Amino acid sequence: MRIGELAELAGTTTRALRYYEAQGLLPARRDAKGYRSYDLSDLRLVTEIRSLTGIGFALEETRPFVECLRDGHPTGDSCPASVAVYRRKLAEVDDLIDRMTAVRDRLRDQLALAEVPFSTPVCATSGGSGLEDADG
Amino acid sequence: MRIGELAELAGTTTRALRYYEAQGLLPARRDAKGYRSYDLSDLRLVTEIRSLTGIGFALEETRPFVECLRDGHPTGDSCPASVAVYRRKLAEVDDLIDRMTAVRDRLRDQLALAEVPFSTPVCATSGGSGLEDADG
DNA sequence: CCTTGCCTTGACGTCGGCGTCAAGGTGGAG
DNA sequence: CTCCACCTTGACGCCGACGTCAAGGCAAGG
Repeated sequence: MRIGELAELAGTTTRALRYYEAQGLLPARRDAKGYRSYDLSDLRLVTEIRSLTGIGFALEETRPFVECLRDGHPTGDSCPASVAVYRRKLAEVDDLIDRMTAVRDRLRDQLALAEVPFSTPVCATSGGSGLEDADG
Repeated sequence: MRIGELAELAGTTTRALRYYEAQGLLPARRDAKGYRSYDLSDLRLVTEIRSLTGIGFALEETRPFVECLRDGHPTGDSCPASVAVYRRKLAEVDDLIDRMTAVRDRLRDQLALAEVPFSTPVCATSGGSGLEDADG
């Protein structure tokens, strides 16, 4: 198949596919007319790339998975390098979740504090919550 | 004070402060020499900007907080527009946490599945764990 | 023959939040 | 007078993953 068809099957664009090729992730044969020529194994590569980038992997991080597939392994994560990326990524995501959770908690608190004055705009809750002079 | 001092007090750079000014977030007076001149209320603005961007707010999203402070309110979130941003941001963060959690769970599963073949490379665990032929 | 549609390469644009360099002004210390 | 540190404006660089436009080739259909 040609690049347009592959792009449509993979749910992406021809530009993205050429970009993957430029990054060395998706090598392409050429037909007599000089057009890029792909088969189903290439669709498989693109699917792997897309599903990984779709959950937050950088393109570079998909490389071990793609090379694993190109080496004939049944899945992209059948190789140690891929598993290593899994582990790094899992640690990153865990950390990110922790930080986002902390942010969420702070946002909830701040939101609760900031909403009160609008529901009771007249009565000040007596002077001194400990926030008036935070810096120095 | 001048821009270098403000930058140091706020823990940032002169370049960042000029950028904030260019975005209309941090207006600056000028002294006789044409130098930007700031006071403690400006430090307050920069502190507000930094604490918000530090937890993931885009610069544009800090605008209501900064304008709220400049309008003489005691805190950046004393205004309805700021509270509205809080709410939007909280929803975004909640959603982000959900998605990241889903990603984490998928990563854990995939990692568990991918690690097994390396821990038992020789003895197949009797034919049929459901992974040998996942696709087609 | 002309249009249409697919393909090619090349190259610049996008977004955010600055970093970094260039070229020059200003005032104080030695 | 020179050096130094601070300031000014202007403008290009960066990162990632492409979008978009330009200019052109190749084949099929009316």
